[in-house]
Amino acid sequence: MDDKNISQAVIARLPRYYRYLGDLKDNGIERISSQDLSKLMKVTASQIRQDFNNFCGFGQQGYGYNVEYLYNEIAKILGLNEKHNLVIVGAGNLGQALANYMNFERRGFLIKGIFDNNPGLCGKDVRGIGVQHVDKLEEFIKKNDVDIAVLTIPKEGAVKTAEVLVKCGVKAIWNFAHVDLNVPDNIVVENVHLSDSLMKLSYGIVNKKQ
Amino acid sequence: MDDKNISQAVIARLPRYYRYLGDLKDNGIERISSQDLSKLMKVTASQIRQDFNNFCGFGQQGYGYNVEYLYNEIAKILGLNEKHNLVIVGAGNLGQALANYMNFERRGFLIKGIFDNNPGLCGKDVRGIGVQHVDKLEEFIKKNDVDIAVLTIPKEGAVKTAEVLVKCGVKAIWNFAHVDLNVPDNIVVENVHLSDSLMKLSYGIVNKKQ
DNA sequence: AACATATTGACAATCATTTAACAGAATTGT
DNA sequence: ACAATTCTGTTAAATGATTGTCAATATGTT
Repeated sequence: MDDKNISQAVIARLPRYYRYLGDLKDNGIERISSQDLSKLMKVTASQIRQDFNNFCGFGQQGYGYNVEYLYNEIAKILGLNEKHNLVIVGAGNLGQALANYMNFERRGFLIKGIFDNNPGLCGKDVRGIGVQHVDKLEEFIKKNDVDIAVLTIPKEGAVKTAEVLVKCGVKAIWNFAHVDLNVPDNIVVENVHLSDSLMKLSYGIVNKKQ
Repeated sequence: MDDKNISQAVIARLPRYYRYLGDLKDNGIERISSQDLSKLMKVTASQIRQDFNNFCGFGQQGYGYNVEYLYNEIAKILGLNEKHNLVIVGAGNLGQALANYMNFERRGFLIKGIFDNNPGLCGKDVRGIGVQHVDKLEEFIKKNDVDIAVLTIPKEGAVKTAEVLVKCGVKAIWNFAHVDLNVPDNIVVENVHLSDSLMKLSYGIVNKKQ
């Protein structure tokens, strides 16, 4: 992997490319040009070519890009060819909703355990997985080779819990708590701040061009 | 409102400022300089000043920014001083989780109705709100002055449903379906593509600096 | 009241991203 | 087999975002 420093803007666009290429593949399309893809996705063809070239040229002059090949290459770049074990920390509504959402499993994100600090929830079954008490988190993570923790607890305990997770050895935290975590540089944090998103939407309504 | 064109990058940062200012306010802090805020939030002081200046100068030389005033001004910019009525379309796990999450209501986002096309779910009670069949969506939206629809249905029906919602007169769609909606320019769409987020996280793990 | 200090707003400089342009390679059609 | 066409990869230009600097202005101190 020539792992220079690819800009975050490019990385953030890859999942969308991946989605469109998957659709094309499912429709039996074998090849596509940057121009046609640009029309489909409503971005410039130049950006598409520029983006893919960060990963040393998947296309061919006069032909375009092979859909299936490109699809698979992007999967590799995104690490979707590897399996990831994950635990959900926080078995509230959101935690349970994520656990019940099957599609992540199909992409290789395997839910190994669900944890909560509320004894009332422990033992409850969520899609065949029993909710355990957070006391057992550390042992479980080590034993089950977990690399991703999904943090779906209220913001009050999130920073502390994140620190525990890091100590247990997780490599990445998918953070749904509405707070900035404080973890070492080598830990990957991906934030999903739903209320931020809703506020942006609200801004859009109020400041509509019309 | 001098409503020039403020960059999306700035808007995207406002909710985070708002969160930090709220915390400061709750801790009884009355004023803060861009420098102190920069240390707290780990962004440059220059960016903070630049950002706030898009909205014509909330600060004062030699003093800094008044926390409460700034907090309230950002709320206004984000439209949080206005109430928004919303409906949730899709009463699956995610739809129910969002309905159960009280905090949005505190910010003025009032859940007026929940809809699903599955007759089996209709009548089910979610936090005091009965799930209705989508047939009743149009009438309900008009009668209840709904301006935001939360779209939590599988991607297959999402594009069609979004078109219906637009016809019914919603101003904005908070889209959790994993597909790009096709709506007129004056309709605000805020996407929350959870699998995209998870893929970015996966990229981070695989291409870790370490 | 005068001086030292703090701190913004504005502008300039740097850095990053996006778009445009085009040479050159592969494909297609005749 | 040759010419016309289609496209990419690459380089250059344009645009946009972030950071650094500093004069101007307020506050705080003596």
